[in-house]
Amino acid sequence: MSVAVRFAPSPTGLLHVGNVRLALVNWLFARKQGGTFLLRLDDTDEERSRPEYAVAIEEDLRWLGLTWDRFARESDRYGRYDAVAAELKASGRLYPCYETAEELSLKRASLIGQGKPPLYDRAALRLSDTDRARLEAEGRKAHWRFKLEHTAVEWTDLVRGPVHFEGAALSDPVLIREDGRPLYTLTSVVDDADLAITHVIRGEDHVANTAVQIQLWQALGAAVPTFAHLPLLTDAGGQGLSKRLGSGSVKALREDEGIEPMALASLLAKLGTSDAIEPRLTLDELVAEFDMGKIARGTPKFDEEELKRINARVLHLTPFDAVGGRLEAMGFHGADAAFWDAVRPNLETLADVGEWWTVTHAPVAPVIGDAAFTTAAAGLLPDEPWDAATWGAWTNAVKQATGRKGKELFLPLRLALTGREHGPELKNLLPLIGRARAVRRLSGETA
RNA sequence: GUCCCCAUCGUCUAGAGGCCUAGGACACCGCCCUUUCACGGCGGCGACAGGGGUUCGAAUCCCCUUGGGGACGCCA
Repeated sequence: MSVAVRFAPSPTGLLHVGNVRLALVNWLFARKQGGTFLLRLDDTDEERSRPEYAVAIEEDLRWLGLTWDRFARESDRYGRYDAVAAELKASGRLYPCYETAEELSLKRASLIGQGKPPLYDRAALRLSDTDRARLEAEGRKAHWRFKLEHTAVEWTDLVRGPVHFEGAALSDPVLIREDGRPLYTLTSVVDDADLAITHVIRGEDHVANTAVQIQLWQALGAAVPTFAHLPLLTDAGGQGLSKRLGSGSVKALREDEGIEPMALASLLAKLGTSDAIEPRLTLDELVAEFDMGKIARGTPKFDEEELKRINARVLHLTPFDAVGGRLEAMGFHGADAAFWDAVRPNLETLADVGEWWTVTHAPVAPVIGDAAFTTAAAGLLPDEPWDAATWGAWTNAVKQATGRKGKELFLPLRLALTGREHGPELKNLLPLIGRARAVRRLSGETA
């Protein structure tokens, strides 16, 4: 049986790094195993699901390069869930309940107050036919719960090892709402079964769900998949990531922070594993290095500063061929390998290219400390053509003529030539600036 | 409140009873390279949460404490 995994976000918000890490791990696992990756939109929460979030999720995944082999949308499959619910009712595993949300919440509060776990008491199971008829006559609509078997549920988790749950410690889950719509516990299992998902890789917030859902798979007569529950990420302060809104979104990292897709993928593929967190330029490398067994059980911290550092290193390693098209699209017409190789060691984000493009291709106001010195230096500039050796020859001549050396020699030249204290190596930048601009800047002109 | 998981350098982790005076990566610090900065190379600093056991011997096994994360929804 070939491996099939799925990433099943609900389009109720933007993807954050925790979500996308699960998407990545599923994708890497599928590629490593030669299996398929399904993108499934779990959009049965009609109140909170939004089409624009579905679009945003697809954009985020494409940006990362996590292409999907199959696609499904739960809201297309209501008929199928109804049919399964009917089967479950017929077999007696689904039973009608009439408590209101308020009543249930009171029951829960009361149980917790008594120091007991807030399990559903199955009161509805004791309703007689006349009780139900009376409730229906009052206008009450039933919601339906799945009757769990009070036996042990066990599975071998790819991350957590052997897991054991007592059925009696779990609440019978509501599968069908009062308005007739199916809930996650049902839809997810039906889809995983129908779409032949072999490995369910999700966050550890789902471990208890897995225990009840295994009984559902069994009740449906479907093959129970293999599970892997990954620890959830926390932020740098140790707080759960899912509680954060906005700033942690992948969209914000991409659009506002200038994060490269491979920087994010490199960090998320390695964080919480025994591998060193190092930049990788292709997903193929991450696939080759991927191993579920390397994922540790502790909750790792996601630090945006660390992401930024990796982002810089990814840029430093990126060859011109991989960015030429993007530079062109960003408006840096004519940016070539010489330019890219000169500036990339100084980039933190790709947008930083703009600063050095200005230095080499647009007017810059020079910073002149000692005009006599820079004017003298200008007079020693050799004729073009210039290459990487020009800088050395020229500064040597300036050194001979003025007696200056070290910082005294180089900093004034950098300030005059670029208008700033720091920047890429001048031996690479000088030929890009060109003689005409260099002469004028050394003379104090904005050029 | 109940249940589950986790606990090693600042961070991510290796470690499955003697191989550990605890290894690696990132960060940090220093040196080198570049006759500035950054990039790069080399080196250094730096941890077994606490307390009880078990054992000839414990980071490794057991118990307790403490700390952290998660679950307990007519959300997913």
